[in-house]
Amino acid sequence: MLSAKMEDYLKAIYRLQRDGDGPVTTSALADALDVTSPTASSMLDTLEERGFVEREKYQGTRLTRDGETVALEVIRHHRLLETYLTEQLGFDWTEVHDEADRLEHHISEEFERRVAAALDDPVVDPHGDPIPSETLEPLDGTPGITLAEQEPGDVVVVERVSDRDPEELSYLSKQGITPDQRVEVLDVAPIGMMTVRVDGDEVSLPDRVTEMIQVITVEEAEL
Amino acid sequence: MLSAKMEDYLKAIYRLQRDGDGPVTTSALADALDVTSPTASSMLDTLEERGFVEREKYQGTRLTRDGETVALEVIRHHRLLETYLTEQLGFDWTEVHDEADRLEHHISEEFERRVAAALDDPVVDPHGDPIPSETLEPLDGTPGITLAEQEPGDVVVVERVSDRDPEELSYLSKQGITPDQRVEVLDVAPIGMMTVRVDGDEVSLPDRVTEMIQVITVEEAEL
DNA sequence: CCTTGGCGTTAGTTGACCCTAATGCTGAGC
DNA sequence: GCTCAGCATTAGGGTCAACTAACGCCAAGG
Repeated sequence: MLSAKMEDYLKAIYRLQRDGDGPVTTSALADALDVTSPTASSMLDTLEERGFVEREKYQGTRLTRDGETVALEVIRHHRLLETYLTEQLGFDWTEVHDEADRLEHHISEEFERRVAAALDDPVVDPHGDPIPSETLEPLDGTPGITLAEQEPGDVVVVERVSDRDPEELSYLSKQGITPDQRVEVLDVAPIGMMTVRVDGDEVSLPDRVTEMIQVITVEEAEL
Repeated sequence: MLSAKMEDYLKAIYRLQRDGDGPVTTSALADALDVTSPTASSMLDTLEERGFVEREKYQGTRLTRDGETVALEVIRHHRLLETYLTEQLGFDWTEVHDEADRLEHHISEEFERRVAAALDDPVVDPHGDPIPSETLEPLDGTPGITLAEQEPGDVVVVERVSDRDPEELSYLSKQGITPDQRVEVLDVAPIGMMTVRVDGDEVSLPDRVTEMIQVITVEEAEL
């Protein structure tokens, strides 16, 4: 009734809507899914017909409530799978993304329930991303504070690490930057680079990366 | 590179080749996959081009070695998944077939290895069907002895129960007819019906069903 | 206010997988 | 050895999800 491709489109629209603000442009969506704009445009026609998105010509696309529910269902599958693969099958949490991306479209409700039960109904996945509830309530959309916004002297705890780029994810993991890790900001260079102390070691990170790390402040620097 | 559909065709050809003997007819394949003969015929053209099957016009189709290897890979995935779902996720072994049928096409080699390891490299699935090895050696093709061939007084142990029809499977499971179960043949009626004792209870089964149950003889009736 | 570059959409094509209708082969019985 | 039923194949067409090429909208700068 709803193809794997359509689910991918709805999931991508959901993410883009959260990240940027306002309606999602066709080209941004096409980029995210690695298809051409006409392809995305025509799929959006179909999704609109079926009531999953609303569009205004030349202005952009927004999910309807139904579309959001489908996206949340797929994201729930994805994050439960990532958690399961990591915790029960011994995968490294930096490599589960692709596997989950394929399987998320093919598991039954029964499978979802049993996996959730085996994990004791987790509320976050191994990256620190929240797992939508079984009832698919909308997730809190507030953006959260990133490491990029911190000043020297601030001490924070890592809450989430974005799972967009597996390369970066793996690198950060090797540097010890994982959910629940304590991080102290040492220096912020004017060239878009930050130096932090993690687990005794000093690590330098570019803005592109620190923006992907969501944190909770533990101590503010004294002014 | 090889679509889920193509894998389904190769798996079905493999089964039909094992069950019947000689090359597989287009209509038998079409029946098994619930498509029309022309659809099957044209897919067979494609599979022949790619070297997975050999055909002789109007005579039938046989798997090549490559085709057999693909079929065994898919069957390995299927049976590992059935075993895993049953043993680690608490599914009933009568209901895992459909889930495995979808997931078998979408798991990675890494996933396959980890599932096999988690199960301690099993050699049979919960139905008693053999699981192809990681190296995908051809399986022993000898048909095995079925419950249908037994005489009153024979005592056997159930080795495999075919997983074709989930309804029958569930019924048999409820009657206690599962792998490793001891079964005593009480009576064979001329109307294609057999009565057996299982776990103290008497159960009557039609030929259609007893032919699906493979057994190992424990005691022969005295003549 | 008009042009132009960038983005969005429309039109037309392709490949995978399905269908129905029409045609071709083959073997069993007369 | 011919006919005909039954199965296989060919022909033609539909849908889905992708593409390229062509065209339409719109806002920013001259």
